[in-house]
Amino acid sequence: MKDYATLLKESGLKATFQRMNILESIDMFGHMSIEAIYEKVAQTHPSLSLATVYKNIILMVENGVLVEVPIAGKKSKYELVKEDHIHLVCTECGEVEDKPHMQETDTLLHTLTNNEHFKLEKQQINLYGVCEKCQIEEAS
Amino acid sequence: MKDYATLLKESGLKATFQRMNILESIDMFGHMSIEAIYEKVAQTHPSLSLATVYKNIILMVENGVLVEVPIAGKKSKYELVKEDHIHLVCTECGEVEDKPHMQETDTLLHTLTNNEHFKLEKQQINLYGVCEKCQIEEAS
DNA sequence: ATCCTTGCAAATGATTTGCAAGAGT
DNA sequence: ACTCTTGCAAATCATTTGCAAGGAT
Repeated sequence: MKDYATLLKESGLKATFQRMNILESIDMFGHMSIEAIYEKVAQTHPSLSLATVYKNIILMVENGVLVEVPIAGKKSKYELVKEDHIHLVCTECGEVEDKPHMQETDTLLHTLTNNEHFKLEKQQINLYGVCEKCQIEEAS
Repeated sequence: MKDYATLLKESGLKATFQRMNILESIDMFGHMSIEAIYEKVAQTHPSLSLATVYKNIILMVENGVLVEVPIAGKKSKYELVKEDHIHLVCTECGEVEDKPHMQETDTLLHTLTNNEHFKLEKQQINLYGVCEKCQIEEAS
């Protein structure tokens, strides 16, 4: 388990109980909406305010701790900053799964943007479809 | 210029003045937020209601005429359904530019999802960075 | 001790809804 | 004619803000 306190301090943020719990939840679930984070953390910290979650998510995105993952037709989810990867978004159950980014794709995208004189900062690849679990449930 | 009336009817929707104007605006600008669509169309159709724009965007997304393009840190934009392509999203000016999708990338993504037993329906690749125009403005 | 963060409640902003009148087929 | 769509206003939902009290360094 990662040391969220250190992560926060290195990013210039105080290590509050609320923030560490938010990070722990996101780390555990991979990707979470703001509401889901609130509900999860409030279980162990009932006085938590939804406004605090909003403030902290915004702050942690600004400080490079979290990344927003916008999803068509749904509210954004948030994940910890990590290596580039691909999102498999299930249109049935809403789950998001990470897949390692392929070297070839990465190279192609960099070549493309260089040719466009576009200063590439961040890439987000979302693949929408039906996950294995939901396919099996549909078939039955 | 495309025949928006036919496009709508083929998609099972009535060809109202409002809908055709919305499609024309989006086609002209490439990608637009709901507010921007409203402001643009209201110029030539001042009685237009924002609620009508909302209702129609939702309907046209459901009926496969439009696609939602969710963007990190901003509100979603909408575009006409077209071939798969890549979005270059400028983090300075907010403009979105389309780039043709590369065959190699497409093949890689299909292979990846097949291996995962993921039934791929739609792909969205967003590259965030600074467009050429904004780089030039920054330098000066 | 100082400054930042929290929780609350209120304010704002975005989106959705119900319904009577109007438009499309 | 019939049904779907529009525009309006109200309702709902999501997000942001101000501020006094509490917490982190």
